[in-house]
Amino acid sequence: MRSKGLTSVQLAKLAGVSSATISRAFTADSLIKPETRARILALADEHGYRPNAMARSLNMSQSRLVALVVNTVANPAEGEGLDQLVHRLQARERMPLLLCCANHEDRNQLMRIASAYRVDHVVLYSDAVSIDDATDIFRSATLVVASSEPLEGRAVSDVRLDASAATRQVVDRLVDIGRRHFVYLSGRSSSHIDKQRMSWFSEALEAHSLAFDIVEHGDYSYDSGYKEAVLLLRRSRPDVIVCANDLMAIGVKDAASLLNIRVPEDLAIVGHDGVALANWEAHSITTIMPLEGMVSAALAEIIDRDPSAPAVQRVVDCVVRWARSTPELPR
Amino acid sequence: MRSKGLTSVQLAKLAGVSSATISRAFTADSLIKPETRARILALADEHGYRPNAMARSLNMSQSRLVALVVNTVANPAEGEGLDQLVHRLQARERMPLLLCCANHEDRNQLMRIASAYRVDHVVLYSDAVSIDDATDIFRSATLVVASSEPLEGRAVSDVRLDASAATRQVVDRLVDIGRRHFVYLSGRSSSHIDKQRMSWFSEALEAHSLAFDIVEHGDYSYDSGYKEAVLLLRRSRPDVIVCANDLMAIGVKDAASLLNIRVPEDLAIVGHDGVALANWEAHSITTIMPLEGMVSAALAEIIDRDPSAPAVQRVVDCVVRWARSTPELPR
DNA sequence: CTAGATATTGCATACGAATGCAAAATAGTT
DNA sequence: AACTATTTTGCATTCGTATGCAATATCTAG
Repeated sequence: MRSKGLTSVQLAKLAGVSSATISRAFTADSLIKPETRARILALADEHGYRPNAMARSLNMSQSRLVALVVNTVANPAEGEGLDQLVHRLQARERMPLLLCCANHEDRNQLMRIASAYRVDHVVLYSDAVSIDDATDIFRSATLVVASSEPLEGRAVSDVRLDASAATRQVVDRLVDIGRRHFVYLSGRSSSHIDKQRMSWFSEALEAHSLAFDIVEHGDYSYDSGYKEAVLLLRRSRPDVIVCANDLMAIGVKDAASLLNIRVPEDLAIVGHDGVALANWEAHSITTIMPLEGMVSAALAEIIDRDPSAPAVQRVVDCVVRWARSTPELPR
Repeated sequence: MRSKGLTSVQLAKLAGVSSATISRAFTADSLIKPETRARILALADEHGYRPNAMARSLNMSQSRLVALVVNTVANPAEGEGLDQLVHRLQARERMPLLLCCANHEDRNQLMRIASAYRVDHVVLYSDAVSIDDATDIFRSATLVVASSEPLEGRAVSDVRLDASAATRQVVDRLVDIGRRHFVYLSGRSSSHIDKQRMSWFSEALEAHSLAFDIVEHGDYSYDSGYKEAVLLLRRSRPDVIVCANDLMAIGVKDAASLLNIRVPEDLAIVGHDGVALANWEAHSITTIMPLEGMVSAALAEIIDRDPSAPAVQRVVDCVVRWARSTPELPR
């Protein structure tokens, strides 16, 4: 029959009460007789009634919508993190609006459309969007930044990765076992997180009075890792390649295998992000990553806070997930 | 300063017109003097005004929201398809609401929350949710099904895969070159798509008076493919393993390599879905898949139709993406 | 310059739910 | 029973935009 959705007034009529009472039945800690509420909720359930979130949002200026701004969900690095976050939001009865920026010529236009829905929060999970643009467009929403663009005093809540210790740990071990020729393969050198990762590595190298031999540029894709590595390994022989993400690291490993370069004996490979597939048998890439779910936990927690509370900045430390793309410690 | 978002009335005051005129400036083909519209749009842009989508939706009973019901976005099989679809929706100024069901104990509850936002369309991209439940919960929305649950006369728009021809093509070639011992590795045997895939394969085998030697059960994950294959290959020697998805196929390939079974010489492996990583150098899995983007194109097209138009059913034929996990044709 | 046709605009109301305030119902007290 | 204290409910308004209808402005032609 597809009844086009009851309204509170119609349900009120059925229940023999006023629409105000219906509303109160659906509002926690409101002044309503428990039996009345029970009766209404039962009736609502029977008729499939749910308060119209549009009307409710309009009235309360609170939508319970969260805009998730990501590059793409096709990529496991974003997908895995996003999935965690979505689950956490859903558990709190928040609805995620998904904005995929990657193949969209005008990201700001996309954000403008989303802002019309008066989202309560915006999670910037992408380096491809500027914090200032987002702040400007989502004026009335609370911005939570999980990209790596420097905050520079902006009063914005944010979750930031710190991989300096983890990176040092990796470099120390590799230098210990005699590696000296490091290459860094960047994803998009304009990206903040990429810059950070590179600079953490150079700092770690500097502690040993070393530096990168070479820096190559990929585009975060498996194919680019593969291609760049083939070119590079045909003309030189680094003993470590550090990649801006795991996908490129996997590409590098496959290229090495094509060229009969042994991993990790001749070449150690290190990735970033800790995507599940980096840990698959066939890949087994050592990677630098936040502890499982830490970022999304922090984000969800921030979103749960009182929106009027001052912005908070969290730092999530990265850990190393050792795998077979780097040599074991000699005993 | 974070002006909390202008309203049409406030902007009207600034522009020296009534709020009705503001509204008309933002409505295509409405009766308004072009210069007035231009003036208002400029002013709106200057002040960052956008019509409140909540109010608009409430008034028009049309939200331009589309609920995307998926299992998870962590998995490339879903992520890649979803990404395509999201881009197509965004290009049409539709906003996707993301519902991830996988780790959510009560999927229906999730859908109920989403339905409160009066989404215009629901795309069921997941086998984990029943069509009837979804129809029941999203009463006033148009359901578009991309799962494989049988429609059985339900008046619902739907995009359905047909892999029978592609599957026959694969089986014919493998039988031609002498393969006789086929194993099917299912993901979740209760899933409709899994059943279909298996039955397409048995039909293709029957044409040669063959049948599956064995059916094993995984859970769609790389690890389950790996584990099941190790167990299986230690006790028997099939020459073809067909997997319900690519991830398990990759796991199977890695297991084979662990056990020194040559792929494709001793064992051919076939996957399903056509995820990008199945085509990576290290994996190179032959896979049965819809033509790139076909499913999301069909979905987007359906969503674009007049909602009062009768439901349509589309069939998307699958193709084979040959790779190195199956032998070349002998010349 | 004016009547009539047409192009623009404003007014008033509707969409569905939340909530302050007042009215009604109930409980508690003497 | 009468009256107060308290709980529960209803009334009326509000949120911001869209739109039918009426009012006004602009244009055309005579």
